[in-house]
Amino acid sequence: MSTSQRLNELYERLLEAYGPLNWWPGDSPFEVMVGAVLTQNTNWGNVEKAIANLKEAGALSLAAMSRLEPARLAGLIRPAGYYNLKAKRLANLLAMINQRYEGDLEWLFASPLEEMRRALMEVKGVGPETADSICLYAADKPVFVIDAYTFRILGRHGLAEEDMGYFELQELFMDALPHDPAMFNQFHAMLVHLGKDRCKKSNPRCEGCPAQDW
DNA sequence: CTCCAGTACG
DNA sequence: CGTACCGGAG
Repeated sequence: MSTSQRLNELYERLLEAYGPLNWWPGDSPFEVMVGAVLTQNTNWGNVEKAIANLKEAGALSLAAMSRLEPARLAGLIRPAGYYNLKAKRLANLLAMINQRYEGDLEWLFASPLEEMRRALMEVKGVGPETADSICLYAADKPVFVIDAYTFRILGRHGLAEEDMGYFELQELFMDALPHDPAMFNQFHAMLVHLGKDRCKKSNPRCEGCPAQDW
């Protein structure tokens, strides 16, 4: 079976097992974008606490967050860990949008995928996964997000080599699947769910896994 | 490869 | 207690 066929089969299996997941949690595109930075190497539960703090402080908008003192922002996002680093990364991101897009999120999100992606990647602290997460989940653009779960799951099933990079793995998916944001969203969401639920780093639960014998 | 750094869970 | 967490930069 070809790689493309295998990926499509995995999608069908996961959809059968999990159904529609309706990702990414967030009340607004701005909140989704902020969440993408805060969740870098961090448990989502901790990110939710940080976002709750930002909401309470009325800081969950581009204009409001841009006006915060760095130390104040860091204090609010403390529960997400790496708070000094992430406060700086958020500030870098907001500065880019304020400068290049005149503080207009709609403008950034309405620009073509490749342009938006490049603009995000130029921000210090925004790498490929964070940029793609923002493009897909905040701006609804057709790009497949690769993460540690995807590497682990595909590695364990012989579809990803040890030395494979982010873009190589992304190509695998983008070449095999229709470029549909809703489908990419659902697929990645299910991979994350599978990674948490079954394909854990240690003690994976393979019995009864939707991807068993895949 | 190391640092960043708080939280939850076994 | 150790491990892991929807990574990225130096």
